[in-house]
Amino acid sequence: MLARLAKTQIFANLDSHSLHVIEQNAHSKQVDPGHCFVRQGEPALFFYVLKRGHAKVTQVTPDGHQVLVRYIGPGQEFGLVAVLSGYEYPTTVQAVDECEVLVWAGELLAQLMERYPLMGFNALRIFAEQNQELQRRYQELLTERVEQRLAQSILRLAQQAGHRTAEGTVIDLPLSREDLAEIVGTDIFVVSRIMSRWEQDELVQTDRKSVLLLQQAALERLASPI
Amino acid sequence: MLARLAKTQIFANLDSHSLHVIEQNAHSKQVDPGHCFVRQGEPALFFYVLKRGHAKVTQVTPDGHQVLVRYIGPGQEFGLVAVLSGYEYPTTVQAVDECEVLVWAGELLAQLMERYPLMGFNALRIFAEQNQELQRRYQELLTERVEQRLAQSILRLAQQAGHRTAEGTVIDLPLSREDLAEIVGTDIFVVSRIMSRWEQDELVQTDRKSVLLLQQAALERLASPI
DNA sequence: CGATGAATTGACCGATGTCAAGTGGCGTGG
DNA sequence: CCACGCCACTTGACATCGGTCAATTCATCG
Repeated sequence: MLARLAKTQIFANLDSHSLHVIEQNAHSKQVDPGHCFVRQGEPALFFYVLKRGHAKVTQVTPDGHQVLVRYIGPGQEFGLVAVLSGYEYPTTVQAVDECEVLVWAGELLAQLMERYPLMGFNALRIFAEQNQELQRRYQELLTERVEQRLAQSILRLAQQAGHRTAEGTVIDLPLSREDLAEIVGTDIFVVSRIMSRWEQDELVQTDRKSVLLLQQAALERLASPI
Repeated sequence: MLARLAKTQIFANLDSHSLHVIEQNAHSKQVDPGHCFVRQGEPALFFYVLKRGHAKVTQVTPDGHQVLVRYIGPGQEFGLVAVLSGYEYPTTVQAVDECEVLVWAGELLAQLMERYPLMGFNALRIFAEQNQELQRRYQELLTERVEQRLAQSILRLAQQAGHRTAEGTVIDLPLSREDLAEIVGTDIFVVSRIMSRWEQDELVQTDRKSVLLLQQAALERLASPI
């Protein structure tokens, strides 16, 4: 149990005594697919670490467009920024799997961070990484075409939530055309056309529950803008 | 002198004794327009705080596109992420004005942060803000048209580097069409067309050294996607 | 076996990227 | 002080991508 906590980003490198204290202050919670952990605009009262399953982070723009920001996997936290500095959650986080989370009250988290400065360092590292990741994607968005971005997004998902099989890498997430469209910033029709072509060319294979990358190398070629 | 340091984001809320120690460890440097403080890809050895002037942060993508990430003004830092966690600077930072910076060696910064935990907190806040800002722009990019993004970018620049005059807000930065194109992710032709139209409609007025917003309200209407 | 929602496909059009030609302003050197 | 050349910018024509809508097919679940 503690071993698992030690593998999370935010509690990395803490000694087992500290982890014990931290864990005693947490609540564990099981959540069904489709259920929302936090909703955009609600007051940020809790901080979460995902123990099991996957969640998707979405945001609705002022004009009603939905954007899929990222997927969260085991060991990753969410709600940190909001709890530390904001009043409201900036995003909605929804379970896509059967999930299990650890939950801390926001005030408690501030106390823990004061008590264990290492957590502050970890938080810094998390933010720094997220910043770089976001920056990279921002740049992609500025300079690349939909097809390239789609290839890159799928490869990224494969890297963070895929597992290798004999035929290729499988992404065990229910990625609808709509989801993909919200990731790359287009509509379902454009995504559908591109995916159809890729399926025809036997680069990928999709069903309602997963995506199978048959020719990862070819996708990488599409993703890289050379 | 110390008062100025106290107004920077990273050294905010530190007591004057700490600021004194911190300042004694810094070097001050004058830099001419066009000169680069740091270059993308070089080892991240120094951390900077801009005392006077403005600098632009750019990044070159693997395929050679240049992206203008943001402008930096007095009191803002740069190089923090790179020095703390990275090996190389991820961006190039170039003076657009006559600039003055304070410089610290990277290792020194780590020591200072250990000694003054408040700096860690400040860094967290800076990253959190940058994250939210980047996220907001990422979302814009995903869902909005070039004209909207251009309006928003100009309004943002006005907010962070503009000053009010009788005729309207003036942005005292040499914003070429190329710069604007790199900010919104398009080419100079599209920018040129839009700006020409805006000048014709007397929304803005530009020359080589500045941009004048004549009808900010109209720009805000263009920027908001309703 | 129908009903429902997701996905596909085609047609169309507007936004934007691309290229070529021309204009204007600014600095430099004669 | 003028002429030239350079560079940023403008403008037009055109090609292409991608967004929008309508019609249809497909898959899944009662």
